[in-house]
Amino acid sequence: MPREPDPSPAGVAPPDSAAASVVELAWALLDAYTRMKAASDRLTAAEGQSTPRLGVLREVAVHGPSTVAQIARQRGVARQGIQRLADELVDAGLARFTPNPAHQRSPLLALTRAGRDVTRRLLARQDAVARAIAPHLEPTSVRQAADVLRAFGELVSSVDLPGGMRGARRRPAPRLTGRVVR
Amino acid sequence: MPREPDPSPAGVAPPDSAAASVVELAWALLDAYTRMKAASDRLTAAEGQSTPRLGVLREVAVHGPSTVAQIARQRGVARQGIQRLADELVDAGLARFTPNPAHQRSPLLALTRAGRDVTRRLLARQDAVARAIAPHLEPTSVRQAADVLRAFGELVSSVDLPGGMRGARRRPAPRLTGRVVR
DNA sequence: AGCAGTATGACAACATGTTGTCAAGTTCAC
DNA sequence: GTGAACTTGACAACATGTTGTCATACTGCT
Repeated sequence: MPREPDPSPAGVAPPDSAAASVVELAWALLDAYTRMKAASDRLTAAEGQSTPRLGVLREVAVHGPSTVAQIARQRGVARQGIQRLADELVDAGLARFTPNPAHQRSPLLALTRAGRDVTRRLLARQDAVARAIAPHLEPTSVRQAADVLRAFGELVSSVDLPGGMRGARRRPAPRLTGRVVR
Repeated sequence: MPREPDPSPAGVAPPDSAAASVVELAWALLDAYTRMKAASDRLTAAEGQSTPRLGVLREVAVHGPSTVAQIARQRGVARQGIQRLADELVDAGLARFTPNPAHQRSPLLALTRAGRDVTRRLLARQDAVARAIAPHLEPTSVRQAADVLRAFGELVSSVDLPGGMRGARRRPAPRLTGRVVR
């Protein structure tokens, strides 16, 4: 949030401009996510739905009838949460479970007619927002930013600082072999 | 639907290519946020804390003793959630409420010695991650990406599509007057 | 001074994510 | 085939965010 490197609020270590820019990115990322989430909540609420529900609806609309576990894997979240959302969508008449020939215990979640309709309307609303925003951003910069975010995400996932700062054990620094992202 | 004529005078990109890059950014943003959140959860768990708790600890460490409402405003979240986190931090002995001369009902949350120590360790861990990541990213690109994220966040916040896509009422479309962000 | 409006904390209800556990279905090595 | 290992859904507990409501403290206008 403060774009200022802020000379170690708790007396950490000397400034590092490259690291500072990464921290700056992290704060910008958090803020942008929060705003995007809020906008998505507003958008979906206009159709009586929610952002997480739209995630499931869209997944099924795009990839076809899927099991709860498949959807969860695709989204990178725990399957228990998807199960709950799927049950709610079924209760709301937007989806139904259909027999899965490939797995007796794991039925396929498919959209009903109502589910397809609401999904189409929600995606249209999303598209409208993207079109409203797009003219104010340089497409090249946007694509570059997306590239940086992807690289940042992978780096952050691969860094796994040793848990034991309290133990004397000091591991050999995070090993990151990727190229520098420009 | 978008009042945007989207000038695509033969030769330029297809009508919604710019919008497509925005959608791409949105997905990259969601993914990067999810990964960063997971990394932060791991990092804070190593000190027996959590990402939301660190948010409060850092806020108080950086800005000094603050009321719950001040912290919530600063973070842009509901004060009820901060209240709960603050109570937990007090229970854990990391913070305490001190009388607020300016407001009888709204005490100041201040760090205890233990709170300062754990905050310092957590920020040091964050810094270590930033330093591990930084060499793999171009600082200029990172700063540009942060700029794009800030612009995206503000645009997304200011767009407020009319609730009634099916209602006859048609509002004058989102008014966005900002410059194009390069 | 007094009163209306706002800010704040407390409490409740809920949405959505997580982890953990368990039983039953599926897969794979042997 | 068979049995071990993995997958899956169901259920529970919890963390963290939200909104809503209420009583009280503070603020500002007249």
